Amino acid sequence: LPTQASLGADLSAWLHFLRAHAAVTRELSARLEAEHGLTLSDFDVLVQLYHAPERQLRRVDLARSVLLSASGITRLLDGLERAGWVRKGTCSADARVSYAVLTDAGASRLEAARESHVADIGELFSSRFSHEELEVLDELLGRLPLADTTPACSGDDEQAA
Amino acid sequence: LPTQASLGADLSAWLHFLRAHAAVTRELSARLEAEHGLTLSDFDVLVQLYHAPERQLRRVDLARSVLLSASGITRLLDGLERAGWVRKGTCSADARVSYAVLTDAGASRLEAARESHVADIGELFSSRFSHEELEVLDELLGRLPLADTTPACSGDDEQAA
DNA sequence: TAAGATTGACGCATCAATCTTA
DNA sequence: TAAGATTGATGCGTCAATCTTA
Repeated sequence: LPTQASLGADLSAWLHFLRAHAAVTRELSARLEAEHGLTLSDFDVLVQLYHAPERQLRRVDLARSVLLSASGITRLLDGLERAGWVRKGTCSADARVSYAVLTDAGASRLEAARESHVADIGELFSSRFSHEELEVLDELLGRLPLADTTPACSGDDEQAA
Repeated sequence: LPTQASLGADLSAWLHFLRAHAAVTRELSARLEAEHGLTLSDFDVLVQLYHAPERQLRRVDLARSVLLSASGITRLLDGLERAGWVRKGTCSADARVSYAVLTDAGASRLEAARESHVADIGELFSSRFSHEELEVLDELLGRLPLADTTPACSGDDEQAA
């Protein structure tokens, strides 16, 4: 790396950010894939569904939440549906919207993957910081553009697809 | 997003990190692509070369520096070479190694792109933090696994490809 | 007209395998 | 044997276009 001084503070911090993401993400992704057959995005989606009311979310909202495009979420959910972790649900009040519903198998899958993945996150990410530093980091990162959770359709009903 | 409290501090900070990267990266990448026809990785590589001695680096070292695989750096440089921003160079002391050499056109290109890109980084990233906070962030992120710059081949010579 | 979802074509990066040179 | 570089096959995510329903 060139001397960070010559790059300016903005660029230096940004490049650190990019490299840190690439490095941590690569290793974390490799482990999660090898041990549980899940992508980082898969895991992220499963977490969102797990904590959602009735363990379901509109596909649109899910896409916004994990910052994927509409087509991206379709393709990701295709995989999770084929695996049986997620199934489709419909909204009785608006036939356009489709839900992603976490199945029991999916919930088990997440629970199984969670422990080791969180441990990996601890090892590769959190352990580099003290508890206070982690809070600071969390707060600082939280200022960057995040997804806005939009409320779901009011007449929430579900059917198997 | 589910209440962050239910996720635990480690996972919360990590997910913030992932989202922040996705959001900032997407917008930054779109602008850089539209205005200068460069990928974020392209820009990163050009910056490394620009600050390297003689504006050249071994392809291996470049790959480590920007955290790309060997094949990744080959493909990225293919594009930059086709565009004329980079050319190949050889090492007289070891015929296995190949250099990536920044051309004058490439240097101009970087200089042209740099101003607006750094401005974009400022707008989308740095401006969310005070000067002190940015330094803290830089330091914290710098603790995560980074690339290790390895010294280059001693008998450094260069030929046009 | 617009919102949600899907599909086709494409780009970027990876791994595994191969080739050349040390 | 190993290091550096490249190529083929593949995975994930995007945009643009399309379809259905509001």
